[in-house]
Amino acid sequence: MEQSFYDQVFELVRLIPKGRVSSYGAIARSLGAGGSARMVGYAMSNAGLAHPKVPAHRVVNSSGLLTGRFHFSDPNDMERLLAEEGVRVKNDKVVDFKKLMWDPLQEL
DNA sequence: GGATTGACGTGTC
DNA sequence: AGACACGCCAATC
Repeated sequence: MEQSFYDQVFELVRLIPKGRVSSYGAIARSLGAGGSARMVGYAMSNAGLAHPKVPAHRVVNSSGLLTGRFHFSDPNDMERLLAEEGVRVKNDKVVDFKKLMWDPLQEL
């Protein structure tokens, strides 16, 4: 079975190290999707239904804003999980996002 | 199979 | 600096 774009996104998101965050666009580019950043977020909708839990809370938009927190079981979970991993969230934004930005193309 | 959608990104006003 | 608009691209209806 050919894995859909979603599956590729799931795997890549799962590779995000703890205490680190990534952006939809970066993930999309890592998959060679380029401008399909929206698909990444779209895939995340299934992330909650994915078998192994996908750390979707580590994925934010290019601004480091927790855009998808409302899609979680509980919106507070997202920033809470991030805080647990050492990621400071201020006003729904990841602090020092640029420093915590984990780009597979760069890190790998 | 065309139309709609969507957890984005970048540019412009 | 904040708000608005358009573009991308794949999955779903």
